[in-house]
Amino acid sequence: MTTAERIRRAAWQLYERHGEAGVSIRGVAGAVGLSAMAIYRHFASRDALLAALTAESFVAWEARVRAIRARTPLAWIDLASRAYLRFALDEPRRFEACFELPSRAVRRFPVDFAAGRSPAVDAITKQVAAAISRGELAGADALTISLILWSQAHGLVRLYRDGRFENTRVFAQTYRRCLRLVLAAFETRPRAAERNKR
Amino acid sequence: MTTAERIRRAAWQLYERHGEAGVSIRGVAGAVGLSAMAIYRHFASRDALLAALTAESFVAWEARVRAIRARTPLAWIDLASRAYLRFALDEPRRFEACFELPSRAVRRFPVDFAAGRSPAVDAITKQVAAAISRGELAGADALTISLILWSQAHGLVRLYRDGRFENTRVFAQTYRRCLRLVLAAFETRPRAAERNKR
DNA sequence: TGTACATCAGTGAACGCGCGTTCACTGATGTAC
DNA sequence: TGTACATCAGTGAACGCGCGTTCACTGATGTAC
Repeated sequence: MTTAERIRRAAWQLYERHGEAGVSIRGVAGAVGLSAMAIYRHFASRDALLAALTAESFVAWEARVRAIRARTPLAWIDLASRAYLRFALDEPRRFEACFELPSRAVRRFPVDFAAGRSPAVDAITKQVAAAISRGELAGADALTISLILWSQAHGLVRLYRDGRFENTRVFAQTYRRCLRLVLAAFETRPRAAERNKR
Repeated sequence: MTTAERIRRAAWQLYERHGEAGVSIRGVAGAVGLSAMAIYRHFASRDALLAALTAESFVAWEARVRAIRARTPLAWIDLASRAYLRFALDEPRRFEACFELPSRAVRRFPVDFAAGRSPAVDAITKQVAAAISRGELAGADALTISLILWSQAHGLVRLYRDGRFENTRVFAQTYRRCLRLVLAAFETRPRAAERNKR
């Protein structure tokens, strides 16, 4: 294991335990068993070190998305929304590093996403587009539906992380119910919940 | 103006300009023209001072909600979603103090909201319930629909604040379109966007 | 094979900074008898 | 009316802390001729 990698791991452990403020040059150096100055041999600055943690975390998130296997686009979308929930609950710090740390290389709506510059969002949009062309989703363009699903999921997770749900169980149930309802809103074959309306 | 009020105002100005980290006891004291220790005469700690700023900000948000006037529940809900957007864009620091600062007195889903302990959420839920009993909304209970609308709005604003939209104009348009679509999902008389499906 | 030089990981001390909070105090004002 | 006492806003120095980063350096290893 290279020194740079040992530094990244130690930094990540500090981040896991104490969040961004817990990652100090001195703290990381101490954990690795080096002097503070040795860190600068491998990372230009504290910010560069944090950026490395964010990059690592994106890899973890994208791996989860790549691992999704489903028979139909709609089933894939359902699994993706669960993957987001699982990521937020199983690896909250990874989630945070991906979606909450101020990052320099943020992809912007709509241009970057339309151009497919975000692997995860691009994968979702492609599946939504496939569902649309199969006649299973309708009511808006693929990018808009993706954004609605993503921001719905994101909003719920943020509320959860800010302590606005009684407990994790209630949150997970509510999350799944809400995402089902929102996805159902764009399905052409209405589900039970939708049929109740008429 | 009492000294406590002058302290709150100075603290708020620092917060506006530099965010939470910019509110230091020394900084506030300097701005008011007092010694650092004088602050402790009026606020028990830095946290207590920040809590006062959060409370102030909630008053601002709740005033916006109280000011909404509409003929029908659906129109009211539409205006409320715009009010949230306007609040986030016009007074981003107030928005942040309400919805992003770690707060001690957070209301939790579902118990606190069902019990009406959050004036703003309670107002929305009441309008949703009214629309349901008029037969204009359906598909889920009032609290769930409120939560979906709120978390949709919240998620979009967070993405915007994290720099994930090209610019404010694009964001505001997208926000309005998304909230319309989600609300339409629960409307019993489908709008144009919904009718496109069939 | 030997030598001169470059490279590179790592060190240790120090700079200059800002932080929240404690402690012991001053001095003006109000109040009870 | 005078006096003793309590209250209260505010002060100034200090404690003890941690931070990112600069500077000048050491000592081992690799490499070209």
